[in-house]
Amino acid sequence: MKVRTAKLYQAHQFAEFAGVTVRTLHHYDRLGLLKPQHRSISGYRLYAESDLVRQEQIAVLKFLGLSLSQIRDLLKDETSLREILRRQQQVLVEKRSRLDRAIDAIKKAQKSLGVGRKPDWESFKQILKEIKMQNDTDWMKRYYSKEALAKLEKRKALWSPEMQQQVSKDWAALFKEIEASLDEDPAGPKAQSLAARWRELIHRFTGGDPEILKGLKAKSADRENWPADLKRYQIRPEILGFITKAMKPSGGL
Amino acid sequence: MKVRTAKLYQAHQFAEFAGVTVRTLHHYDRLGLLKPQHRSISGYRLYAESDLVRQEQIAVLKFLGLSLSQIRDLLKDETSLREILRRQQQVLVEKRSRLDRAIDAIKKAQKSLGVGRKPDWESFKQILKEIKMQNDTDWMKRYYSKEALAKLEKRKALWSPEMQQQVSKDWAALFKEIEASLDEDPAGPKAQSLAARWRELIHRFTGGDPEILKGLKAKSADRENWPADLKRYQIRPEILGFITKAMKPSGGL
DNA sequence: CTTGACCCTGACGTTACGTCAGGGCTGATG
DNA sequence: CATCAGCCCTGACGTAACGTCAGGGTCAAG
Repeated sequence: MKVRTAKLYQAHQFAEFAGVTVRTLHHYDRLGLLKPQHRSISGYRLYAESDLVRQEQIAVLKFLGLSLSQIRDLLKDETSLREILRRQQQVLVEKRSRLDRAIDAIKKAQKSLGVGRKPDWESFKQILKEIKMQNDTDWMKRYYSKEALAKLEKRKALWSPEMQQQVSKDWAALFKEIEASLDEDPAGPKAQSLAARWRELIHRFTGGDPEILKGLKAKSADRENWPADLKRYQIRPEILGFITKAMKPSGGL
Repeated sequence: MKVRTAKLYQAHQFAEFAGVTVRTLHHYDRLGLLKPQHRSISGYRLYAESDLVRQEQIAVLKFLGLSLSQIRDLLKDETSLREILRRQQQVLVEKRSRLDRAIDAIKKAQKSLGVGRKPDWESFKQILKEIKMQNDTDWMKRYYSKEALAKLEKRKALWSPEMQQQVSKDWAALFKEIEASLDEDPAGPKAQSLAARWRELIHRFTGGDPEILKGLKAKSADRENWPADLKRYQIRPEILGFITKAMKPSGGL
């Protein structure tokens, strides 16, 4: 008869075992992440051993840097664990390399501060620039081949600020027009003309080089994994979908 | 006559140069971190070159992981830069080592997942335990000597869960009593009795070992730099102040 | 005069809880 | 039995650094 009367713990006891605060338990409860097995008549949360197991799983995943919503989804369906781990590892590795660079930057800044007395912002800026550059390059390497990178460097030298400005204006204009044409037939003449302009702009970037184009495609396809500071350049999904359809025949972006 | 009419930029232009969004400029403006040199009659923000310099300084410090409020303070008084850099470096190094451990944990988890099919939470927990342990140990090393750590290990083995529970209860009770006696004379009999109990509890932890006591003192003194998950054990400053005074004669905590 | 492309402020959303505030339940004690 | 300590509850606001509307001006061009 004692079988059904497994031990139950009040919030603060459970919290102590679990190494969290009572408030955290409230939080998880509200999120539906960890609901206590029982409630007393007066509404007290009563936790069982099984809750402790769950709590420990949560703790593990939190340690790995997953968000509570990710954890919730994951615990609903554990089959995705493998995939999630892979992705999370990538995320963490990137975070770490950002930290590495920041630490590196501080070291250099300290050195440049060691001799002079006043902070030399100009040189700090320079340090940052280099380190960020390295950052960008590292990241670009994921998509562009070595030759493509070299070619890009050369082309970059040819781009004046005015041209850059012009290009970004052209893109903006194109986006706007596409946006206004979203309900048209992607195979129709309007869409085709837009697609042509799109290709033209792409061509201006690649210089018609197939290596660079390949890298650009790889990079675009992996849009969701772009670093935070480039997220601002995301293209709205509707637009992307439309232009993709419109360019189908010739094999899109 | 052209001297005073330096170029002014509207929000979006400035934002583009600076590599931030307009909203970010709003934000910085409100925080008083970067107020544009001018406003047009109609209230438009107008940024000057000097604002760009400032913005770049902000960007550098942000890259180093400083918070906006830290940045604000720092830019007010640059003399503290050196110190801040040192501290920030520590912070980053610790963050990195946490990341290292998490990455390590994922790798191990993946391995243990590689053979079996279902996630083996039990072994994950084990992995975490080890890695956290390593964490704690790393961190403790800052304060405790090698010998002290060894002795602590031995003493730990003697602590039953019941004793732990008892100890934490005793501390809680003591805190509460001190709290209620905060307005008494730290040299008076009540305070002295409290101080005696305090010493007794400390003694129960150190086992009277001076090595361990030394480490404990070092650790307590550095309270502000404790890792996040132990912050819950912070002692309220009033209590700390009171007991410190009360124990003056015999040399504090 | 009407657009289109800017601008402004204000307010809510995000993440994982911490920190009250206001009010109930429970066991021990006088 | 009243009281008090020590729990418990829900609800609401605060945190960091902006993103994202919403509602409403401004300005130059056509």
